[in-house]
Amino acid sequence: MSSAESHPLATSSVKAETSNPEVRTLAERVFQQLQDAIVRGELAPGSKITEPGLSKRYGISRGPLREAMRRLEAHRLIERVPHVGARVVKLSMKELLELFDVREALESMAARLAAEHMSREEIAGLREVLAVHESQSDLRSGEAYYQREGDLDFHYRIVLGSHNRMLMTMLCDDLYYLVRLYRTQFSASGTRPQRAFVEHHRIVDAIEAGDAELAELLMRRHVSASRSNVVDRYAATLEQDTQETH
Amino acid sequence: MSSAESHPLATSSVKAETSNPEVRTLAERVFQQLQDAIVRGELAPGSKITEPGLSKRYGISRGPLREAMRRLEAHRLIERVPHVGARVVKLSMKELLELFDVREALESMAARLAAEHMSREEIAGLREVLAVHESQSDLRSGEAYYQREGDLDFHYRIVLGSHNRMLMTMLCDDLYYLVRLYRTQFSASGTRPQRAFVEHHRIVDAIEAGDAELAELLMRRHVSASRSNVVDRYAATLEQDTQETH
DNA sequence: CTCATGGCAATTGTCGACAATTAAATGGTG
DNA sequence: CACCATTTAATTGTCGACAATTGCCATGAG
Repeated sequence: MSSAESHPLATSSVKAETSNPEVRTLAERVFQQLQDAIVRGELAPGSKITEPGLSKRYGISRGPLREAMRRLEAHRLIERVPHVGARVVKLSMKELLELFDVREALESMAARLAAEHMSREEIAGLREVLAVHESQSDLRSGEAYYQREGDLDFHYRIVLGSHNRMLMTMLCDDLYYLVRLYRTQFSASGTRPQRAFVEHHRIVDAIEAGDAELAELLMRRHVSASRSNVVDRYAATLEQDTQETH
Repeated sequence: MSSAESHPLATSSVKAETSNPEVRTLAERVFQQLQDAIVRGELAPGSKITEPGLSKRYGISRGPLREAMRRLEAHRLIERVPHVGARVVKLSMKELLELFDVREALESMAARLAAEHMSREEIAGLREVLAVHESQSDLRSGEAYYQREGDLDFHYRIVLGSHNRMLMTMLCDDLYYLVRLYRTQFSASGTRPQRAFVEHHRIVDAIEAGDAELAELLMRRHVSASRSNVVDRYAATLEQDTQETH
């Protein structure tokens, strides 16, 4: 379950996987479909989802559907109340900041372990991701979508480089979907790209040098800076709102 | 879901909750029962569990049972293979060390946040736990069970003190059950108690002083030392085994 | 007009039965 | 005797129906 090579996000290949024959069970398929629909924003955050509705929409019975929903609940993508119903999670600012704190803790650890365990090939692949990342940024500095997916791909590979399966599951299978959900929910277009590029490069340098402590520190700062950026933008939004109400 | 006040471990009250009327749904009940059975070792690690078997044993149909199993899978307490079956998770040494790395990352963050956010009452409660912890240690320094539960209770309260719900869920709802499972699986009797006591006190001191950085550092060392201790004991076990085979 | 109460519709929880897949048992063959 | 194919039993996956609980809405009393 949730093995390293089954991650659908690898190398920015994010698709629906609607009828992948490799996925054998109905519950598994509908789980992935729902996960994708939520992350893409097709199912609005906070909206209520009913079992008969989804059952009809996806053409399956409620049995496998409920299992899929239980998995979504465990991944924190929906919230359920017994005998009442389920609704798509809606990240508040508080929860978003909590998410950043957890990311800071886990990803800095991942960077440390990556510096200790990553192979030459993995590091080469990481540099390649950075190169693609930059070229895309040159071409379409305004288009944030690919950029952001590329950013997540970078973080993704470092987590894989930690060679810690538990870390991989927590970050790649759980948190990164929440991160993507946040990006659609807050329509957070990619910002501070140049600075992020530089930080990414520094982190790879540290990993390549095998400097675990430095890699950890840099990743910690990188995530922390990203968090600060979100806070600033949010504060600016609030200020703008108060001006509009005048 | 999984709110802070619903945690069954609070203040060392670890019981079965077999027929708690507050838990309304069958799936919920059997989930908790199974979780408890696995953590206590009643369901042996690595043993296969079949749906008809459990269905008969707990007197429920396979519907809710499967949902409970899906939740157990998400909590990493069982491993499932489609069309094949499920078995209780069996922690290898590698996975145990992975668990420690994740704990180090998350709990050090928790300590940092606890130093920033814990209230006076929470800190007082924390000191109380330490006092109980020590008195028990005086009385029965050999009996490791209560001691260990007390240790987990200490860590538990610090996580709650972080006031970060995501952290709480990850640590208290997921990882700590794995920690308890490991303790039964490896029959890890409490070790290095004195040193742990001192470390616990230092951490509380840092939290009370509001020194977030120090609290984080101390917690990180504390978990790291615990990890090293496990590694040493494991190495000793291996050495002993090789001697026995001569 | 407001609020309480009772019934009603819809949704969730649970169950037993059937279909599909897997792993083991059995028997045949080189 | 070993090896492979086929059958067979058991388990998992899926479905539709029934029971239980919830929230809504209408009706009526104050």
